Amino acid sequence: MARNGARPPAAATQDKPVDGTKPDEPVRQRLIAEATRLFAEKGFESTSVQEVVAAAGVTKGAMYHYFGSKDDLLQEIYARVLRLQMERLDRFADAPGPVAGRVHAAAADVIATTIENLDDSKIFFRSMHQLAPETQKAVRAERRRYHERFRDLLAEGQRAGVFRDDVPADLVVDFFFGSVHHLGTWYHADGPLSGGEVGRHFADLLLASLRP
Amino acid sequence: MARNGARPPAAATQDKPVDGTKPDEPVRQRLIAEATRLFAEKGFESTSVQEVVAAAGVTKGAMYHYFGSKDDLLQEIYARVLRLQMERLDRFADAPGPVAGRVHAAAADVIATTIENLDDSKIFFRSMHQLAPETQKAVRAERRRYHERFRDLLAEGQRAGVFRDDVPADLVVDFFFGSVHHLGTWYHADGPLSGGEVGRHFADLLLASLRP
Amino acid sequence: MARNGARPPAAATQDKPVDGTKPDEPVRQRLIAEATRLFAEKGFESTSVQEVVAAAGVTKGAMYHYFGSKDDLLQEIYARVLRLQMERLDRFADAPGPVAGRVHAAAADVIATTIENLDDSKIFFRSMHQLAPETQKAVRAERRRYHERFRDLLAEGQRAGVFRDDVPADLVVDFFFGSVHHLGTWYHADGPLSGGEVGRHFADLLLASLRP
Amino acid sequence: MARNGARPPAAATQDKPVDGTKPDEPVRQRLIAEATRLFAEKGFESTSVQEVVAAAGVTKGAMYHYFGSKDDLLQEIYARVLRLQMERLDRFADAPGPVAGRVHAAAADVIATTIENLDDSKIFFRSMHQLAPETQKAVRAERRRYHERFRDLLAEGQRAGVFRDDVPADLVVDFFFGSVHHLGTWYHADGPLSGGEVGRHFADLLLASLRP
DNA sequence: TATGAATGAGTGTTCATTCAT
DNA sequence: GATGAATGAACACTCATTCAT
Repeated sequence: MARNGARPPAAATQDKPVDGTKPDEPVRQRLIAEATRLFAEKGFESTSVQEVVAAAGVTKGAMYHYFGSKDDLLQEIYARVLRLQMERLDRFADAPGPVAGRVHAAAADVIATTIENLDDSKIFFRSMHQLAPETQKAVRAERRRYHERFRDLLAEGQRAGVFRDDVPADLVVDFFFGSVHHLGTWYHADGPLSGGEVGRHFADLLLASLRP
Repeated sequence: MARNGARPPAAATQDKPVDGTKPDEPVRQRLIAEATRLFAEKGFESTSVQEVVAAAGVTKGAMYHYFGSKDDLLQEIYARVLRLQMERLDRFADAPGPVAGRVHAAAADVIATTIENLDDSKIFFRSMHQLAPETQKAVRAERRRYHERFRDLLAEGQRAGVFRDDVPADLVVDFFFGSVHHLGTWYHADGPLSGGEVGRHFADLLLASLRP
Repeated sequence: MARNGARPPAAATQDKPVDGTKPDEPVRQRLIAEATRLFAEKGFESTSVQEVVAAAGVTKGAMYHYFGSKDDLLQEIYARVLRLQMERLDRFADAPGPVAGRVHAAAADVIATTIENLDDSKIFFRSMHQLAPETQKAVRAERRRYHERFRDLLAEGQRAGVFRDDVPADLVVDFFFGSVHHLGTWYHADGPLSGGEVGRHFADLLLASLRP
Repeated sequence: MARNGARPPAAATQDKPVDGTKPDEPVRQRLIAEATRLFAEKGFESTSVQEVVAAAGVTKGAMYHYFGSKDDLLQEIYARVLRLQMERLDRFADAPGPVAGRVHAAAADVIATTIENLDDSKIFFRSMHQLAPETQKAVRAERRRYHERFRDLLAEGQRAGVFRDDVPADLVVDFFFGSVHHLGTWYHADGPLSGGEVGRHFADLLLASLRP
């Protein structure tokens, strides 16, 4: 419990702990958190640095002390998302048991995780084109590795004969991850379904679509 | 005298161009076409009015003669997309024949059509938040009507027993249209598959996922 | 009617003629004039665009309508100076008569002309390093052509035996033009000597230093 | 001796560096040296405090410990130059022997010395206007004293009849020191002439120009 | 119908400087 | 002596939009 802090594990001034609006959380953290919220809400281009720093309760100078630029802030958000998702996929893909079960678990998990971090997801595809070309290339490369990891899992199932193989595994990945990225467009926390429920349904649909 | 036009020296001095659909509005058309291309390429916010008018070979004043604002230009793009897609869905849904076939045809068509107008699709979700709140509401309402039309088709299949009914039809729509909107992220015309082929594959997957 | 252009020195709207502070001189002209004055007074880097446009009585937008950047403004000042000086040197160097007389006339003239445009001169050497590398190279190249023109004139005198030749002509140019560039540092219009007088004295000193 | 460079992190942890002149102030020295180099290269205004301290291998706090402000740093550079030049002029002017010889020696020396400290010279005239008004006044006053010292030497020669007196001695100083200040613009160490050679040539030209 | 000069509010970014430690 | 986080004012520049012509 008491989940907080991220980069500097050595906690900072734990004196005013369970306050309403995270009072003296490290500045860097606060900046990323508020930027994520605002970028998701209004888009990267329509959010000014001024709005971000005002929301984080600091001045512009402080932001430029921690981040090289507004783009840098976006980049950090991307880096976090990519790392997190890759870690989770690895865990599910490498688990023991039959391939169908692992695909189902991984699929349901990516849905649930995306819903838990829906702001990140909204930003991801909407703002990719704002990244510097190099960064964009790096993000795409990392994304491709993720895609390939998932595809290999599907291909394993095809070779094992438990999945149909008349549709290329790559195309199935594009088919399924459309649903993942689309979540930010329609899912609302106050809707009838929890993230886990959506995950299970979508994983069921995926598995059903792959029956030979 | 009669200075006008700039880039395309051809049609510029013609008073009544005898070409395609709208005879005396080539400027308006060109503006929408170039705006669509640029908004898809660089994003709405990162594309300046100056770039749009330069690409269309006119001046700013001309743009403000035809459109009330830059937002207006975006709005027109949305209106065209919405109209087109609704028309096509209506046609397929109202066709005769068993429901499974109609769903397959409609699904394959929306994929192929989206690929044919990939720039529109890229703009659609990426720039929705730039529309004025009222416009945004209108677009969402129209989008919902489209969604409901498709959902009703699925529900018809569920009632007929040809589709599984343990997954809400609404959720299936969100599942499938994720794949549609995601096309802009990965599809390239010079890839191995044509729009029609992707459409058929995706429609197959959808139908398979719905088997009871 | 009364089209009142911009660039052309052909005066604009001569209706309010001999007023105090040049009332409605073309905006572009006014910007260059005020920029020259301010850059000479406080330096290029220490003069803000805001100060320039305020002095010219326009807004920033207007400045950026006429000039691509603050650097561009500086560049235009350089271009004007270079053009003017080269023209005058050409005229004196190509005149008929003995070489000593032509050198004396050209030397006296460059002094007098520099004093007449002392602000340009102050800016020239003080702010050269602020120009974009390419522009800087172009300015230096043009400056070198000027230098060489003058050197050739001196070399002509050396070959004719009227100037000493134990000092390289190039070095004499560097020697003499130091005095020219230094004018901005010490000359004041309200001092005891006119520009013409300084010119004659300096030309005398140059000629005397060259006696064989 | 024991030139103690700048960059190397080595000397950083030494508490009592046992090197050259000022034993316990290597940081201060390094700051002045790097500031001189950078101000000459890119101009005072275009050089940030951050760049200076990075080049000197210290942090901003350290700089503000030794100098009151960035302007202070510039001021110190001026003070050093002024002191050095005045000392040398005094030495040459007060030497025994005929006045023409002393003028020649002083002139040749100021050229050579300036070339040896070309960065100082570049800064001198280019950045004078950045000094605080009071400091600027003080620098000008000191400069004037230098000027007058040199002028008196020339006047002594005029009274002795060895120099022409139809050109005011003050004006001759302005004439000659133009060449001195201009050195920073054209002289390069890898050119054909050494500082001493340029000094001799320029002193020759000066003396020749003064022949009655 | 169309131009293009001009606006004015806003943008991201820089930077000399301060201060608690 | 020295650090480095943080400030706050200034900076060059952009851009959608207007309007007289």
